Amino acid sequence: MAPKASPEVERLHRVADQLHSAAIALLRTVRRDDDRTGLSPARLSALSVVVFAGPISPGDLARAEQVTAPTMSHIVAALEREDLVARLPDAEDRRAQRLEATEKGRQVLEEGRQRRIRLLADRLAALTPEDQRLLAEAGELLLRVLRPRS
Amino acid sequence: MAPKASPEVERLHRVADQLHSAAIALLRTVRRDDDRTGLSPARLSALSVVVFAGPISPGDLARAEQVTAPTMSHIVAALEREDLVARLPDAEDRRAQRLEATEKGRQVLEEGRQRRIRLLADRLAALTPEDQRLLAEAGELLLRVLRPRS
DNA sequence: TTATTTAGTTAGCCAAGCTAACTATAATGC
DNA sequence: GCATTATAGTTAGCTTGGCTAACTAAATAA
Repeated sequence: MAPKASPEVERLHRVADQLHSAAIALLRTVRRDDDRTGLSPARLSALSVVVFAGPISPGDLARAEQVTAPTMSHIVAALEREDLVARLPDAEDRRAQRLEATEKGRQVLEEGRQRRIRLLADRLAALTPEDQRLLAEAGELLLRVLRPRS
Repeated sequence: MAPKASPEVERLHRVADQLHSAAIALLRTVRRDDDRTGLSPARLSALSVVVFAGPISPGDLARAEQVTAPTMSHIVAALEREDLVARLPDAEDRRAQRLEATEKGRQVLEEGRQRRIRLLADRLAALTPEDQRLLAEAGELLLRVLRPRS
């Protein structure tokens, strides 16, 4: 049995637990119409990284998505086949590639993202302006503390 | 082209966008060691619903996980094979079943959950107590506004 | 009491995940 | 320079997760 944690640690864990549940609920809510993009969750997620973090190598993309290189290799092949991303040679390393979203890729992603945002915004509309401001602040804080090393 | 949205709607969409990104970043962070549960994401997620919302029927579980009944059927079969959930007959409907987590199922899930919570709490520890309180409040608000109809 | 609906499974397919093994290029060591 | 080792990416072959279609069995409605 682990030793009893300090009250501060316990409090922090309660906060973490609540945020964790909230994040799960949030993504469950927003992904409801994702199939209208015509893309599977894995492809949609990979495409969004290419759009927002690209140009990016297949290897870095695999690490970002927490999957192995072979898995990403066939997701990228599918995205390329559907003309959603393009492969460019790496100028300095002939083994490497750079992936960039095509115009179509950006468009498909953006439409899906807008649907998600709208679904979420509809729920947030039920809150008071102060509560909405509080959530805006919370989002900022979270991004700041999660982005760096993750 | 869609008509220009009102400033309030635009603000709400910005908040939604930020929360959406934060939720994605949060779950990317916490799931890093999930493989130590020995369960795939699909099974782990289904098990967590059984633990927290059980007893539950396979059909309701499929709806909660946003997958089809056949898909859930074989996830449940796997969870049962590994003695993580048990099937009980439904007293009032002999077609139906009720799924309950076993002691082992609860334990496996709880250990994984604790790992996730710790990963997140570690990040939150970098924030001031006021910011931590703000996040606690935000988590509460979000759960309140997302739980109902989703 | 027949017809329809509902709960769940089975079959058969493709995508998504893995490890192992491969090709090709880059970097290192001598 | 040349051999070794390391790195980027793919291919092969397997399991799991997702789907639709088709089925069985029980419940409900006509």
